[in-house]
Amino acid sequence: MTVQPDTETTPARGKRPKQGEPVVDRALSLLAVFSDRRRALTLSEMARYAGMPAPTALRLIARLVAWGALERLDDGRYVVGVRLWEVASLSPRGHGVREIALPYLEDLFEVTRHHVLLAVRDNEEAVLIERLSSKDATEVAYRVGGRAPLRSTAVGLVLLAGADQQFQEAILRKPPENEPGVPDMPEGQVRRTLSDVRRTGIAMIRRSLPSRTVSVASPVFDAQGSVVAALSIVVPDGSTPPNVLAPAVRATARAVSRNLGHHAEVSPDVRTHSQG
Amino acid sequence: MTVQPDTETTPARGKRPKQGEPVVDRALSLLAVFSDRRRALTLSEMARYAGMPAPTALRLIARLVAWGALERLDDGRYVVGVRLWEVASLSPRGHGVREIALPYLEDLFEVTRHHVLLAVRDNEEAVLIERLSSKDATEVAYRVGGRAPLRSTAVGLVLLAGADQQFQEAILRKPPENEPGVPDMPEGQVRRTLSDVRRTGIAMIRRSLPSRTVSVASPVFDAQGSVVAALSIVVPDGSTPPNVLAPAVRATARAVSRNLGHHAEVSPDVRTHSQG
DNA sequence: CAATACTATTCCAACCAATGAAAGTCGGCT
DNA sequence: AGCCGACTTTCATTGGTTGGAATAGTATTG
Repeated sequence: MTVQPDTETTPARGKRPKQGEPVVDRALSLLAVFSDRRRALTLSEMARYAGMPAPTALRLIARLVAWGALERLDDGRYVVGVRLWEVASLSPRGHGVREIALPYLEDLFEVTRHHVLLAVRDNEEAVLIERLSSKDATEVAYRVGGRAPLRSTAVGLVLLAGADQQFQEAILRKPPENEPGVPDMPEGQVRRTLSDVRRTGIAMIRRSLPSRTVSVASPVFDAQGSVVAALSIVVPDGSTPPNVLAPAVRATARAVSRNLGHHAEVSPDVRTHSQG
Repeated sequence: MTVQPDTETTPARGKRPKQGEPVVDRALSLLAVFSDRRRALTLSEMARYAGMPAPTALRLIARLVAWGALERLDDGRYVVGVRLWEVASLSPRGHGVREIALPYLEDLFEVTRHHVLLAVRDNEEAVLIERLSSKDATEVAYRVGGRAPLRSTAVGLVLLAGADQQFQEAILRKPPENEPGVPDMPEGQVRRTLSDVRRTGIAMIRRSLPSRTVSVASPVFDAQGSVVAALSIVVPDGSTPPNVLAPAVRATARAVSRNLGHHAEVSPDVRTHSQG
């Protein structure tokens, strides 16, 4: 044997090749490995996806489980825990708006019996906060907790139109992402559309791909007059005409806004008259 | 001057009195400071409630904000972020059951126009996963994301009745907590009630305090036959008689169970016959 | 307007919690 | 029995973490 027996002492313990990421970030990255498709994961899967050695993952996961951010199933796999959900339910832009909006969404849903959506903007995407759907009714669209592009969805356009100018420009500068099923608009048309949305309080999008549908969305304002959410209805193309839906959607959105403390002006583009 | 000038060197930097809590735990404790009443907090508030020095809190909060677990408002305060809500929406026992149950809850709500609740058990309490309420209708009860006691609520009794024997005993051994507005039952009566709940699939509770209401709850089973949630309806006392509500609640709960892959047996307490 | 009180942020040297290779354990499969 | 994969425990090393102190910013008060 060419192996050196050396001594009884452990050869090379604690020899970290090198690292350098805050522990908190690592812990959070362990939460981030979960997704719509990955709702229950084993230790080794989590370690692999999060890019860290199993022992490290185990140690961090143990803390997360102890707190309730994760739960362990009988088969040893981990899932997101109720405790995390509980804290998350305090998110003003998550459950916050939802809580206030829900009764109004229900009314709209009950009358129309079509998908009713509520979304907020997170960075460059829309996040679906709520979706009411009759169990029998129409096709699927987006999942609650899921994300949707800003430029090619009705809620996205409403949120984009309500964002600050600087952000809008940044988005518009980016090349379109060619969302399948939605005709992508050239930049100029997007600008005109956003302007229309601001003026009319309504965005409309036709998509063909998951199925032929029409979405009509309207902005929800907070007390400061900022657009905090977008409310929309999704109907099969050809069922109810959009111009019939628009007033209902707009009225519902305004009702929610009012409950958020927003005092609607006569119309945003009429204010300039008062300057004369 | 009795003060020792000593040298120019910094006197006593980095002199930690001592500590010893995992960083992850500290970060999580910063999430835990949020509550129904505290949805937006300043740095110093968070540091105070979490019991740590401001610089430490700031450093950890910075990581949480970077990831999206927290968001910073214009006024400098922090709130729970949408990203956290997004991950939490993957919680099987949180949004998971909710997603499946919602259409059925809506049906029940639409027919009755009374509060419809969905709850799961987390440790020794019930956590409210969903609540449908008409905006005009009745008084408030519990908040979505909030907690309710097991022994003195209808959903709680259902969840307790469906828990494993060992856990039930542990709860029963504890002295009752004297929930105001609910007549507290002696241990024997609780046992009988739990037995009844298992047999009939219905729990019923009258409370007087937030207002005079009757709650009727029924268990939701998963594919393995475990009770994973409780579904209930809350009506003003004296409106609809409970025995009229029970079938509707039970039917809704069974519909949800079926969608979770549960194959209902004829009746749990009849199975013994097949042994003959 | 200075003084006071508070919160937020930056700095940094000491140090302890975090680290991960290695080894041990468990369970399944051949 | 032997192999393989996932999970868990151990432990010497060390770099990320720590919090007092200093600084900057903000609101309140005399």
